[in-house]
Amino acid sequence: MSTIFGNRIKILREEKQIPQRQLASVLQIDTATYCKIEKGDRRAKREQVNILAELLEVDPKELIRLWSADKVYDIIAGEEEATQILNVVAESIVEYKRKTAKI
Amino acid sequence: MSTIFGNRIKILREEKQIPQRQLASVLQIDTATYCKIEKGDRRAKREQVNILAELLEVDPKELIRLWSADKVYDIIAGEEEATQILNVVAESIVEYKRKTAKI
DNA sequence: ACTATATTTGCCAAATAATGTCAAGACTAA
DNA sequence: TTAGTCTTGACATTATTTGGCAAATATAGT
Repeated sequence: MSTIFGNRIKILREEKQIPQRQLASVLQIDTATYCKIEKGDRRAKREQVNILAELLEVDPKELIRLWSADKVYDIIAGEEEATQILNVVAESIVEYKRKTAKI
Repeated sequence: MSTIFGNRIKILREEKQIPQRQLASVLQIDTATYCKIEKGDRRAKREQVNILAELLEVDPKELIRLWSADKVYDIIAGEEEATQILNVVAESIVEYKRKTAKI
């Protein structure tokens, strides 16, 4: 699994010198589970991302962005045309915005 | 759910004037299930996409691209920063390619 | 309107994937 | 070594996804 998110929170946590145990406690999960989140073996739940952002004192948007990126990356990583897939999605988003903007 | 893929195969199917029943039969699924795939209520399995490409006589890469795009779209559609998320992923892909190219 | 065919929808069961815990092992630092 | 932290694997639990059946709703053709 992709570790864009895990790597980031690990760095933030180490900068603040907080043990995994402590973050896991606030998230109400086992340290093993927290460890796996950093390692990319388990995915944090969306709400957990917000809690982590608060604990690590960073913009929750940043972490949500990285957390989402992991999910997207895992989907397309195995495909030949990964970049083109992103283009299709980007176009769909533009299309969607164009339509809703008319309202 | 997103319907980028479903809309495309529906158009291709109608162009060829094939009933859902017939494609469903080859895919060995219920017509109801096939219907849901076109409507975006169910996701086709990867292998089914290849079979559909053959039946509809299009490049399987095209369909895989759209099918993957649906999955990605569903992940980021709800997020504010959808476009930025794609950028993070795109960078990761570039990064990955850069590393592997050195080998 | 009647019939036949095609498509769609809702609900349930089965299959699959994800999330979490426990227990044990590995790594550091004192 | 000891204490604390981190990591891993096997397993249980839970959530999500997928497929079928039956019924409802189009869509044509007569």
